[in-house]
Amino acid sequence: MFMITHSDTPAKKISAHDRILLTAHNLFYKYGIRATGIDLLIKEAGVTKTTFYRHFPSKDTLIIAFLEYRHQHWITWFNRAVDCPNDITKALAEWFENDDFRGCAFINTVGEIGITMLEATDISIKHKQEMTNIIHGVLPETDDRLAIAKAIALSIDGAIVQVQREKSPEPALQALNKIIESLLY
Amino acid sequence: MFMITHSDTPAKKISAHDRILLTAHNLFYKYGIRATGIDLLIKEAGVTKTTFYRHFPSKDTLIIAFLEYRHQHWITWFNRAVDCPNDITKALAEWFENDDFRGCAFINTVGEIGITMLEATDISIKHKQEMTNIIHGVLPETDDRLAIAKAIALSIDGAIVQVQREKSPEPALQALNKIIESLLY
DNA sequence: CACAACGTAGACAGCTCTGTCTACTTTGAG
DNA sequence: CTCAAAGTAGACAGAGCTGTCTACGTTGTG
Repeated sequence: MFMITHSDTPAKKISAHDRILLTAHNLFYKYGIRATGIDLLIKEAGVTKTTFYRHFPSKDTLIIAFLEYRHQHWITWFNRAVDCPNDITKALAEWFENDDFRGCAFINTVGEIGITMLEATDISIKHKQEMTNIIHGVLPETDDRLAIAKAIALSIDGAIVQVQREKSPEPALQALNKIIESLLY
Repeated sequence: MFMITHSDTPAKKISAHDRILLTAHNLFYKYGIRATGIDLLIKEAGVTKTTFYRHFPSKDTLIIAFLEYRHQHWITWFNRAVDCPNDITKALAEWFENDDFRGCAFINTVGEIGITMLEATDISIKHKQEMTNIIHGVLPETDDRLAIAKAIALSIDGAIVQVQREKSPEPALQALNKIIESLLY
């Protein structure tokens, strides 16, 4: 299950730092980075500007923290969800059907600010590399195992952006399944 | 060859309308839509604000015009470049190697403003549909011809975003080739 | 020639953006 | 208890954003 539920009645236990990070995650992921202003962000997180800038000296710092957090969260989930090749589309189907699904945070971020914030691109490359590693780990041990893992990873990116456009996950999942089966058998 | 060369010494023949549109295309595609302000745009296009708003009553109008223009331009190029399945990666290789390559304008736009500007998503869906049609038209007439076309289209999206991240086109092209060959043979 | 369309030039309004600053309060650990 | 860290509250600066407005000049076509 793929949820980040900083509920709107935030448990007091959550520190200001974490409330900022979770709120940033939700807003950046949903609306984009440039579209999310600091004023809205702190209002939603329930902190003041002083507190915000104490924890994150600039918006860029927060963007990096957002990406690192998302990376860790997503990879942990994917790693747990995938144990064999068949799990790949199953796991993705679960993700795609989530109401909050808005594509891949890394693809979106590279598209939005990749040219002005090179570090964002670096994190995205790392993220996809780790995703590829996980896929590689569950493939049968053939000669072209690595090439197949890379091809599947590439197709997953394609499926993600297609579902993001068209909302309905089924066509993309069918196409992805066809590709994976063609590659494996 | 995939170039849009509104040169910096714009031939006087080009109308203000077209200079605005070409400049918008270059800036939107390179830096993103929200990152591109009207003041910079009109300066680069060499027109005044009055002229700009006479031709495009709002920035949103210009965004739509940009997407329609890009769509027409890209599809025309792709249609001419692709005559058989082998042409697909050849054509894409040519595009990816272009210095101005910054991914797919439609993927980027959906990621950036898809949730706030539904018309942008509509145009993007139409764009990918037409790309899929072209692919479909050059495939051998098998039973699963349409499914293969859709799978290739999905993989192309994956290749585009990968090259956008990693700059070097070769790995994505290799993966794409492997997928296409697995699907066809 | 007349007139509409197209163009230049630039001030301005109203808003939002990131980031800084002052002044005061709460809280937790040594 | 003490003191530093973390918090509240909100004004403010300086910039950029989209879009409007007035006033005037050019040009091509019926």
